[in-house]
Amino acid sequence: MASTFAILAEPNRRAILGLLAGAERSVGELEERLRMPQTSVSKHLRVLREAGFVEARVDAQRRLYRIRPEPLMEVDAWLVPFRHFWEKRVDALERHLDRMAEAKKGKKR
Amino acid sequence: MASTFAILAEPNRRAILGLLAGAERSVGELEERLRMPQTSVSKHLRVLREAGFVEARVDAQRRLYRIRPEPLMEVDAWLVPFRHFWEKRVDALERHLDRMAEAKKGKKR
DNA sequence: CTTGTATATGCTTTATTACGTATATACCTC
DNA sequence: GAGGTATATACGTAATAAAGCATATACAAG
Repeated sequence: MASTFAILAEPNRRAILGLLAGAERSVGELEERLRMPQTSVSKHLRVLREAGFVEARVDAQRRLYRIRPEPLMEVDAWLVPFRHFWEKRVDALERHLDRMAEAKKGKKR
Repeated sequence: MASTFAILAEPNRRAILGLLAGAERSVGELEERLRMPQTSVSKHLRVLREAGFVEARVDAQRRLYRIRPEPLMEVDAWLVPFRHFWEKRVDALERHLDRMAEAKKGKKR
């Protein structure tokens, strides 16, 4: 039942996700870049996989892991009620971008 | 040395922050709304306070707690490298704006 | 200054979890 | 199929942290 946040509490797991943010990577690559034992990497990947943060695809003996965004989107959504504490003028920018997107739709017809 | 995420891993603490997102509240109010023992609320508040998530102001015997945004901003910042996984809309808009800028340059010549 | 109210802290127990070590599985090459 | 490479799992141990209960501090009201 470990929550999204409990899973992100582990620094090595965040490091793994950080590496996967840029590109799909094999267990061996993660092991090497993070300088941590392979069993440890595999165990963290299992936790991340079971919680939906990553998925693997098989390439011969290797497993190539990549990000699944859903749980991170949850975190993003959880932050919503707090954003007004720091996003004063970004709101204005977003409204501006939304207006432009609308204008684009209008012109297309 | 508990990280920002480790602190958010505790569900009761997230609940406290959720309540404080809307308004400043006393310990008693939190205790009542969350239906948890006062000592528990106080202990979680201590953790949140020491990590900079909240601050208290004194009102007679009561302490009124409120959000401090900094640690949550960190979380928001941590998400940045992952946002492109789900924020297609903004990406598409940006590409569109780039194309329009290019087209304009072309026409000018 | 005594009593009640509001909040904080200390101690003990229990549960969770990360890590190391050893081992298992799977696939590839010869 | 033997040996090597890549990854996963099982088990034991140690560290961490949440919860319960008791108690302490601080202010207020009479």
